[in-house]
Amino acid sequence: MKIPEGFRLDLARRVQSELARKVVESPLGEVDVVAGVDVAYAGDIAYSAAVAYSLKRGRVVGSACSINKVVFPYIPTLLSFRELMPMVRALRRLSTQFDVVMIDGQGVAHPFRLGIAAHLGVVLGVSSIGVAKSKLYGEVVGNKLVDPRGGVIGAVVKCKKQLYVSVGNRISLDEAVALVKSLCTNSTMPLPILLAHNKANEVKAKRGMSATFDKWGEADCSA
DNA sequence: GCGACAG
DNA sequence: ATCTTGTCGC
Ligand SMILES: [Mg+2]
Repeated sequence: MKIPEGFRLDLARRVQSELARKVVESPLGEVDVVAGVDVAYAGDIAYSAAVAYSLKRGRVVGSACSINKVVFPYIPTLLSFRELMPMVRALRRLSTQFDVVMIDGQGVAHPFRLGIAAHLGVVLGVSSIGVAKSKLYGEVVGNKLVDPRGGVIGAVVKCKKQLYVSVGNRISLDEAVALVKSLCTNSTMPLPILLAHNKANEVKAKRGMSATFDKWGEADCSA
């Protein structure tokens, strides 16, 4: 996958900077349903899945998926241009409502303060948390991620392995960290993301490389 | 120019 | 992320 012709990095940065101003970092309050989203790939096809997990009921209460054409390569700091649409489409197919969504990637711990979790949160107007397996930006100071330009932009959380947690949108860092810790599993990622990760791979395995895409590059995941 | 570099 | 089988350990 090559960078689309006409792509302007300066415009992309402008969009990121503008949307970053819309990020809200404040307490969310009580949380019941936590959604998780992730994407798997096979060639230039992206298989995304969203899973909703209820903390009160202690079980999965919903799930959905979407199949999309990949339209952008993986480039650090520009992950949204590759995975955001597949994630949004999987989430919109979730009939279940959720209080917050955990995403495999950075929240505001991004050079332009708009990692994919923050981007999705602002675009959909929902609460979101960024949970990454490795660091993209920031300096680790104790168990915090600090922006060289000033301010705390995330936290280092120890589940099975080290995780970098950052606010996506409409939640506090403390709440985000507490939520991730409460959902840590025997695997690297917290339960909602792990379930979404597995479902995305199941969809890829079951569907293989066959799909009919509409003019927006999406194919049926249910049929 | 060099080092860093989510998935 | 993906490419890839068996093998070691609980
Ligand atoms: Mg992922």
